[in-house]
Amino acid sequence: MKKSVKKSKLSWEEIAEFCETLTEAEDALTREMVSRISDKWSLWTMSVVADIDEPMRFSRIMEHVEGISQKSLTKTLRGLERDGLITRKVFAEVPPRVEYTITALGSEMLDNVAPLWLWTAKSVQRFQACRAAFDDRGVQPARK
Amino acid sequence: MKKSVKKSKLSWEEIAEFCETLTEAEDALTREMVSRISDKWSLWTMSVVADIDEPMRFSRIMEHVEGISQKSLTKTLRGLERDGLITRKVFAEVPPRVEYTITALGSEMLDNVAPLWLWTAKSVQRFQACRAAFDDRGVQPARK
DNA sequence: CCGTATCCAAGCCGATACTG
DNA sequence: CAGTATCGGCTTGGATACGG
Repeated sequence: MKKSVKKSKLSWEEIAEFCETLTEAEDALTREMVSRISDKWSLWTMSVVADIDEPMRFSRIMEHVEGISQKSLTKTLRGLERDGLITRKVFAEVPPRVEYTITALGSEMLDNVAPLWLWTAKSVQRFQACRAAFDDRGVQPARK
Repeated sequence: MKKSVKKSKLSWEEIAEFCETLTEAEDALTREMVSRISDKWSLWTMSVVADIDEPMRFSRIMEHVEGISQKSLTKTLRGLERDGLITRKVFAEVPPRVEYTITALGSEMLDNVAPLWLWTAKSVQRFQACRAAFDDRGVQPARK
C-alpha cells in the first residue's frame, strides 16, 4: 500500500521560493484559486460540466449537482466563467438556452486536483483513527 | 513547452469511482479534509510548523503566520492536532511551554498539496487574463 | 505563555418569490 | 428556462478581556 517516495518530489520550500517571485496580487489570486477547491460547489460543478462530453444547460447541471440552489449555482457558474474555467454561451431563443462547457484551463485544474483528492480519500481511515484517538483522550475540541 | 499527457493521468471519473466505495461518513470526511487546504490558516500554519526542523512554540508560530489572531491560531492548531497532522506537547513548567511538531501524515499532506499549489501559482497570469477579459466584457449587452 | 470567553460584524447559502 | 431580489439563519473570524 505504501508507495516509494519519488526523488522528484516537490518540497514545500520550493513552492515558497517560487511564490516569492510573485507579486502580492498574484500571490493573493493564487490563494483565491486554491480556495475554489474546497468551495462547497465549485469543484463539483466543474466535474459535472467536464464529465459530460457536450455543452450542458443550466437545468441539467442543477440536476447533477444535487442539493445546490438556483442562486448558488448561478453564482458558482459566474465565478468559474470569470476565472476562465468554464465558458457560458447564451442562445437568443425562447425559451432561453444557456450552455456551459469546461475550458482547457478548467480541465487542467481538475487534473491537478485529482491526485490530491485521491490521496485524501485513500487516507481517510487514517484521519478517522486520529480523530477517534484524539477524542478518546478526552481533549476538549477548540471552541468557536 | 506543453508536456505530453501521460496515459496514467488520473481522470476525475476514476476518483468518483473510488469515492463510491467509501461510506457516507468517509466521503464527508474526505471533503472536510480537502477543505483544510483552502482554510484560511491551516495550510499556512502547517507549512510553518513543517519548515522549521524542530518543535515550535505557540508564540513562535504566531510570529510566522502573520495576521492570525490568538483565537484562530488556537482553533487551527487544535483541528490539525485532532486530525493527526501535527502533535502538541505540553510541558508542565512556569511559564507554560507548548511545542508543536508536524507529523508524518501532515508532511504527506503537504507533499500532496504542493504540486497543485505550484501549478496554481504558475497559472496565475492566465487566471488574471481571464478575469480581465471577463470584466472588460462588462455587463452582457443584449445584442452583439 | 498559552490559552478561554464573549461580543460582534461580515459573508455564505437555502428558501421563496418574482421576471424576461 | 434561466436567472434576479430579498430575507434570515448559520458560520467564520477579529477584537477584547480575562484565567491558569
